[in-house]
Amino acid sequence: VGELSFDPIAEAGRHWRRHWGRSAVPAMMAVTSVMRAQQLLLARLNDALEPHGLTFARYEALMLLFFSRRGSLPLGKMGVRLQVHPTSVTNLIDGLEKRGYVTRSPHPNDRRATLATITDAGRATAEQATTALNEIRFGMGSLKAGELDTLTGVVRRLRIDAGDFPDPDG
Amino acid sequence: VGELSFDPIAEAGRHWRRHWGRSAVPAMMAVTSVMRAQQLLLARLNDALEPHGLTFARYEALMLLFFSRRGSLPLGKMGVRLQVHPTSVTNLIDGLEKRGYVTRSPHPNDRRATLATITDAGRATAEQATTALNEIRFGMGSLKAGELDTLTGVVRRLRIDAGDFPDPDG
DNA sequence: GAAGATTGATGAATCAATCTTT
DNA sequence: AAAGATTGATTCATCAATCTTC
Repeated sequence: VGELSFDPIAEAGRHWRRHWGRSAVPAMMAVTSVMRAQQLLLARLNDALEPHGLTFARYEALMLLFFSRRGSLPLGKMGVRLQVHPTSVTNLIDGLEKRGYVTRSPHPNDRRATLATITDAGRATAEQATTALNEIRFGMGSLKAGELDTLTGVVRRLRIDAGDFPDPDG
Repeated sequence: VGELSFDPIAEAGRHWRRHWGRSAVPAMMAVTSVMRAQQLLLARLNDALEPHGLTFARYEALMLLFFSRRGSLPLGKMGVRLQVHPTSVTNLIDGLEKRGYVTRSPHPNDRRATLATITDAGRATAEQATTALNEIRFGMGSLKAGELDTLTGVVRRLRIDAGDFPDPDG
């Protein structure tokens, strides 16, 4: 992937305005920005996590168990929390189990369900990986806390709007 | 993917603060927000584009040709503009070509290079797909123009910071 | 019948290796 | 040797279908 000598998003905005007027421009630029930001951030996070045998998706699943009360959760519950499909949970847990960060066990009360439990090695890796992410400021570069909160706030509006979770002020 | 009864990002923020103090919390929440926003937006955009035989990635490639001066670009140049790897450009153009939106032709001056050219059908689809995206406000829901610009602005800082393009205020 | 999880198949994205042209 | 593009292999995510248990 080569170097760019101008802002491609601003450039696209100019083209857009010329062809379709100004009304759609802010939304189009915002979407493109989010897509590009995600691409940049994911690459940085995965680079930092790779030495620990993790991808960002696996890291999120591991942290969910790390913070859970008993260190274990049913796979279905993890899917809802992470907002991914059941198949993805199976794959994520497969990856974590293969590396010894998690074990599978049958659910004591519901024999349909499977429980994922974080191991000691998983806890140690979770701590180390978090340190690694902190060292790169989660990929957010030189952005100040205020800017980060702004970002989180705007996206929160978007998520409520999508029915991601009920509006607490609603 | 089921329903959630609280904000999982805010919840994660509380756990984080308890274990690692407050310094990392804003960055962690911002990253998670961007990831979730991208997931939501991409799903909406792809739903709207699917009737037109497009994914968002293919849409971006098609619009790049749509706005290009001659309606054609070398594949390498497209990769730099879209910030994707050469293999991805090959795959994207394969998809667009299969649907008759683009044709391949040899570069007149450089026999190593391939030129992608948008067809009339491609131009018509580009217009229709853009109308479809406008109708859903590019997936940005009820966000106001000011909020969209805020989002674009913060991400712009992040992108400059990543060396995505040179800082114009340098 | 519905919930929970897994398997096998498909689509998208990157990587390494290859081939041609410069 | 380096640039431009493609092929084949790997990874990841989702989808449809299946199997067990509720």
